[in-house]
Order: sequence, then structure tokens, then C-alpha cells
Amino acid sequence: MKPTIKDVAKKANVSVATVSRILNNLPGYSETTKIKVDKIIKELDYHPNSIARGLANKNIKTIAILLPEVSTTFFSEIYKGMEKMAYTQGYSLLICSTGINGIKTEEYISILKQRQIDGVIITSSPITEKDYNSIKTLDIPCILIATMSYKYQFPYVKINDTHAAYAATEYLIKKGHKKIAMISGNKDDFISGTTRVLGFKRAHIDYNIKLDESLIEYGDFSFDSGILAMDNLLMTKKNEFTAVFAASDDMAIGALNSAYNNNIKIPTDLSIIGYDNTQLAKMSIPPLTTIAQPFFEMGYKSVEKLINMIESKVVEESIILPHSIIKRNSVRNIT
Amino acid sequence: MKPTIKDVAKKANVSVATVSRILNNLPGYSETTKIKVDKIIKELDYHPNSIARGLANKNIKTIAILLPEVSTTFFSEIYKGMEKMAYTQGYSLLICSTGINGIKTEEYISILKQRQIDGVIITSSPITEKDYNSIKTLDIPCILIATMSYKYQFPYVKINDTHAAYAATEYLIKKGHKKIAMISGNKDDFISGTTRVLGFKRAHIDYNIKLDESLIEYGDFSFDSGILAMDNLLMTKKNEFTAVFAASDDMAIGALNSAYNNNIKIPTDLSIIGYDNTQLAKMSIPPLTTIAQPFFEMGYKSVEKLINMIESKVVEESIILPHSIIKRNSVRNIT
DNA sequence: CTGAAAGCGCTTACAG
DNA sequence: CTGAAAGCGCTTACAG
Repeated sequence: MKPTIKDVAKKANVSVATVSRILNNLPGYSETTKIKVDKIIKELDYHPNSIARGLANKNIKTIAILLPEVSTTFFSEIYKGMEKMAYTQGYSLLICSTGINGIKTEEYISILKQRQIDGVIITSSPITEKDYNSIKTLDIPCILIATMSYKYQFPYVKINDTHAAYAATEYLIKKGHKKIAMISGNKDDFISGTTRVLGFKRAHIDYNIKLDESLIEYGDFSFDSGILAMDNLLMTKKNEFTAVFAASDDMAIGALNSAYNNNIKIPTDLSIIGYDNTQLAKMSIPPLTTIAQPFFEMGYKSVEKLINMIESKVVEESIILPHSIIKRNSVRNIT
Repeated sequence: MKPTIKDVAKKANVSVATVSRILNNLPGYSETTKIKVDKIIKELDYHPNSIARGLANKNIKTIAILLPEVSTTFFSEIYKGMEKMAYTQGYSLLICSTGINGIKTEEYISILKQRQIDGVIITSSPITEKDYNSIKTLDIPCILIATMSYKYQFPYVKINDTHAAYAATEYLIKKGHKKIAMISGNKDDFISGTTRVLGFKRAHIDYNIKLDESLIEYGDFSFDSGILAMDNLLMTKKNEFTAVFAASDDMAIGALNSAYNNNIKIPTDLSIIGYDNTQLAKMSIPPLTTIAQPFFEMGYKSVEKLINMIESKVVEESIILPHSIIKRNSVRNIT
């Protein structure tokens, strides 16, 4: 049998209350008894049962991560950041992949209720009204990461999509490109879709470049949709653009493949800039120039904030993290 | 306040014992009372507190996943399989990234003890004696996935590495290749390193092909090491091989990059076959022909087995899953 | 078929 | 500085 607090109390000739105080660094014991008790704890290899603790003080120190798909290429970096923070604070993470369109969301919410989760982080998926209502019934702090909502005021941590898209476009312009295509994400995604198109357009305006709306293709952020979009562009507008801004690395790499199949050399014939800086970006041929989202930091900060909200019941404000541009070899100067 | 079992008992005019029986499908209640109680449960939106349950029956239904790095390219598929099975069985998964060389292993083991974990799955990292000892003190079922140990008898689920490497080499041979290089994983890794070299060699013998040992390079499964290995090969043995077998997709893609930089066309000048069939394989240029490990199934089966071990205290035997070969465009026929 | 009560391993007023 | 005891929300013999 694993030793319990009773066992160490008995062996140390003190009450369980005293042992508990020592365990929790609460006032109320002499240095001598602490030394004695600590020794017994070591001897017995005693580990406080966090389940019992959770029952007693109604805080199981667990955070749920809701996301549509574990296999999105950028989640692992976000997760690393989350884990690092959670780990140092003694929190555990419970990953809930809610599936496309959140089909498993409600079921997971029910599990979270049973497990007495302390807080929840929602990753990268837009919040539907149904989601919102289920989350509200949880009645625990919630924070958004790489997404946000105008309708529902959850604090979020993300980069400024419009600004980042602007930066990507600006970079292309400064490299001498004047005819720029865009492969956007979903048209009806107001968080990562239209916002980036906006930045793309704004850069054109600010730099006095004529925008050709027909050069904007819409995908769904996926590799396959990137191929499709680039195929379209190449089929219908072949010589009308010298660069393309893809709103995700996955789509950028799809575009790379399409270009390859169409015998277009990157960056010689065409420049491509991506968005995300996932692990893939450095592995592609050629290595992808892209806008980096600080995934690790986003993960880290989001659980930091969430733990704050859990423990001090304070409502935290949102934070916008800086993006940056990673220069590799998929964009060239033209003159 | 969230409703408790007491609340529903009171409101339904029955004892908590009866409610508990209904909740757990235990014998001992009439259909009428069940209907009455179920109604109250709905009304109150009552969700049994699994923490309290865990305390009472010493089974918190949680499995720990130990792995070195969350961001390994193949983990997401394994995880999907694990989650699917865990989910249907009401288990939760706790991911513990123990870091390179398992530097955080011991700390995590201590956390697992506190959290009353029911079982543990170790992924893809070789087991050291220290690991083994810490895991033993946990005194709970343990299963290995994509790894194994001769010294310590944990059941495992994996493919047969030697056989799979043999298949890859054989495929190249049947395509007409007679001078084949290999980019192996770590030389001192007896699970995924030397075993695959063995399969590579065995295929040469069986097909009466002369093996050139100097055509075997050693990497560490990573993208960067793949680049390095291929650079070496190209520098020192340029015209002495027509195909290469890389013991991981990451290395194969590194090799692709190296070839590209050295102006070698794949598969025109050189054929490459990988190992793993990660998400990357279909995204590379050209798409990578590779040996597929059934990651999803490996994850799925491993938690299935583990739950069996947890709940019926039975020792399960290991299982070897079949590999397969995924033909894409990085290998060509030569004659 | 049903309920009273002890117990799971902790924490936390309360009293001294 | 220290301990007895109630309580967290369940489960499970035991008795009826």
C-alpha cells in the first residue's frame, strides 16, 4: 500500500494536521517537527495524493485545452509553451480534440465538468454560439489563443493578423514586386481569413500599388487547398503576378508543390512568402520565407494568464504578441 | 454551487446509495426510481464528480504518456489513435514530455505518483535503467510504443524494424537499383538504429547484391542529420549509388534538400525512400515514397491493451503491427 | 429494492 | 506550536 498522510503522522508522532501544514508551507509548526516530519516523508517515499487534495480544496490544478485537431502543424510549439508554464506551476493539461466543427465539443464539456477542470484554453477555432453556451455552463475561466471573438468577450493571446499580413505584403513590395497574388484562408473566417486579406490590401494602398482582386484565391489553410489555389492562379493568371503571399505555411507549401508540378521555379520565376513559421517552413524546397507567429510564447503566456485568472479570480486583459519575418529562400529581389 | 449526489438524492427522495447505484448501473433499484432519479439528474444538470469517485474507488481513469518531445512529427498520429480509444473508455491522457535524455523523467514520475495515474505508455524513447527503476516504483501497468526493451519486459506495440527496412531495400532492388546507400539512425540505438541496418543488409544478401559498407551513413533521425549525411554521401561517393534508403522521413527530407542544393534531381538522378510516412512525406518535393508505420493504430491498440491491463490486472503480450509501403514519386525504375 | 454509515486521503476552521 | 474533528463528494459492504 502506498503510504498516506496518516502513516507519516503516526510514524512522526504528530497529527495529520501538522503534516498537512508542513506539506503546504502553512504557518503552525516548529522547525524541529518539520525536520522530523520531512525525514519520515523521505523514508516512506510519501507523495501526497493530489486527488484527495483536489477533493478537499476544490482545485485539481488541471487545465483543459480545446482544439479541433492535434495534428495541426503549429500546435506542438504552442503546446510546448503551455506545458512549460503549466509544469512550473504544478498544473496538468488535458487535451481535448473536439474534431472538425467541434462535433465532440459538448461531450468533452461534460467530461470537463466531471473532472472538475479549473480553466480552459481554446485554440485556433472560431467560437460558435453553441460552444459559448456550453463553456459558460462550466463557469470557469477561459482564454483564447490564436483566435478571438467580437461577440463573446474572452481574453485572448494572439498576433495582429492584419498587421502581420501587411508586413508580409510590404516585404514583397520592398523586394520590388508589384503584381502580387494572395492565397487566403477561408472567406468567412473573420479571425484569420478576411483580416489577413485586409492587411494585404492595405499594404497595396499605402505603397501605391494597384491591387488586382482577381489575384486573391481562397483556400482553407490546408496543404491541399494551397495546391488547388496555386493551380488556379497558374492556370488563369500565369504571367500576371511575380509573387504570392499565402496565409499559412501549409498553403504556401502546397503552392510550392503546385509550382513544381507546373515547372515554375521558386524563387527564380516566382516568389512565395508564407505565414506561421511552422517546422515545415525550414524543410521545404526552397526553405520558406515566412511570417513567424511566436507559438511557444503564445502557449506560455496563455496558461500564465489563465492560472492568474483561476487563482486570483481577476479578469485578465488580452495581449497581442509581436510577429516577425523569417527570411529564407523563397522570395527574391526583382528590379 | 454545483449540485452533488446529495442534492439529487434529497430532491428525488431516495438515499445517495441508490443514486450511486443508478449512476453506476449496479443492481439494486426499481425501474420507477431510476426514472425518477434520471429526471432529477437532468433537471439539476448533475455531473458526478470524478475526483470524488477517484478517491473512493482508487481509479482516476487517467493514463500518462511519456515521450521525449511533443513535436516529433509522428506523435500527432499516434496521439489521435490513443485519444480515440481513451475517449471511448472514459479515460483521460496526461502528456509528459520528459525532454531529451529524459531529464524531466524523474520529476514527472513524482507528479504521476501524486496524481494517482492508472497506467503509463512510453513512446519511442529507449528505456534506461534509471527510467525503469522510477517506473517500477509507480507500481502500475506500463506499455511501450514504437520502442521495446530486451532487458526489461514491458509489453510493446510496434512494427518489425528489420523487416520494414528489408522491405524498403527490397523495393529499391526490385526497381533495378544495385548500388544503394543508407542513411541510418543512431548507431547505438538497438531499437530503431541497428535493426534497420540489419534489414538493409539482409535484403542485399537475399538478392545477391554486393553491399558497400561505406555507403552507410549514420544520422540521428532528424532533418538536419539527413542533410549532413546526404552531403557526405554526395561529396565522397557521388557516382557510386543510384538510390538511398533513409531510416526516417525527416532524414529523407533532409536528403532531398541536400540533393536539391547539390543540383541532383530526385528521382531522375537519384531515388530516395523514407521510413515513417509522417504528414511531411506527401508534402515534399517530390512527394516521398516511404515505409508507413500504422501510427494511429499503434496509439489505439496501445491504450486498448493498457486499459485491459489496468482493469483486469492481466499481463498482456506484445504485438507487432504490419508496415506497408507507400508509393509516391521519389523512387524511379532504372534498367 | 433501499438506506445508514464508514471510508477514500486530504484540508481547515476551531480550540487549546 | 499542536491536535481532534468535520467536511470535500463519492462508493460500498452491511443490514433490512
